[in-house]
Amino acid sequence: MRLLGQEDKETLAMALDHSGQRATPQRETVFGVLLDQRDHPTADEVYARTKSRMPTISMATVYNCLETLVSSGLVKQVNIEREPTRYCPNLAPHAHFHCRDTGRVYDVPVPEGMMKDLAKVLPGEYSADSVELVFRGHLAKEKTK
Amino acid sequence: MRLLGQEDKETLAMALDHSGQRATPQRETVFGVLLDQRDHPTADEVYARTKSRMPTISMATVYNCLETLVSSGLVKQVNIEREPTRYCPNLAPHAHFHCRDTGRVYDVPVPEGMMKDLAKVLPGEYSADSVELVFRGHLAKEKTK
DNA sequence: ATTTGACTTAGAATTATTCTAATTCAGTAT
DNA sequence: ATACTGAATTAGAATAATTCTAAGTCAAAT
Ligand SMILES: [Mn+2]
Ligand SMILES: [Mn+2]
Ligand SMILES: [Zn+2]
Ligand SMILES: [Zn+2]
Repeated sequence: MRLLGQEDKETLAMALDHSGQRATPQRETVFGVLLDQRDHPTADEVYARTKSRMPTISMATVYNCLETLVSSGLVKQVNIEREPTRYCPNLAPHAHFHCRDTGRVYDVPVPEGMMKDLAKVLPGEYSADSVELVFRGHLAKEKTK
Repeated sequence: MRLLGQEDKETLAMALDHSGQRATPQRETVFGVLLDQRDHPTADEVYARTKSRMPTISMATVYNCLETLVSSGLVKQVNIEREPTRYCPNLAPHAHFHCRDTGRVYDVPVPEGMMKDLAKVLPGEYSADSVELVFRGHLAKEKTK
């Protein structure tokens, strides 16, 4: 467990302020949880991890904080097939890989500009502001843990 | 409303048989509903449309039929952001466009082989058996109905 | 110090989907 | 033809992630 660094705290404060919201201990802790372990946790998992750092936090607050972070643009929601929503603090354009064996979700870096280029397949009348690319399959040798 | 053509019925029977399941009036009707109006309906919508052709069908059966069709490979599920699952009988590799204004989902044809090529961004240890590409944004002039 | 509105919280409500258990049905065996 | 068997259908209950509600807490601003 590592607390939010000064830099991350700045980023958070800026982004929250920019979207008219306040920095709070709960929001900082939840954000720290996401930055600390980038395995695309669900709200439940975020709750468990946050609770170990801030035992009084509630599930409702975790949902509220996650929503706040998403609306401020610092965190992205990742939805995979009806499963509980996962949360990803990786702001770089990237794809996701969903392992059918373990259910884990991995970030997949993509070449600079590729995500944007994908939108070129769209006919003229469509204008996309987000592009989502998800692979599903298996890992050769599963990362243990 | 148009009933299942002989050709579609064959396709259905083959695919069901291949996955060890039977062709039934309910399954044929649900499949027909999907083929008839390719707007990625939700289970609720499929239920309403099917009910008008077969008033005695139940919601449970619609879910069962949809699951059967998916498991037989004739229909794909399309999940967009926590919304109810949608169903798509378009078997060609294609992308989806989700309109933020109307919530409607459109098929987007992609160049031959492109979906497969996307998997080339994956590091060696990943092996993908499915690739999903979803755009989100707006349509210049919304298709009226 | 008071006020104000944002934030947090526990628990209730919602809702798409899945499950359960009881029929109905179609095909096969007798 | 009749009986048997497992698959398919059905109504309704159960589930579970998320959202909502309403009451309390808190911190900045007056
Ligand atoms: Mn795996
Ligand atoms: Mn639109
Ligand atoms: Zn990610
Ligand atoms: Zn489609």
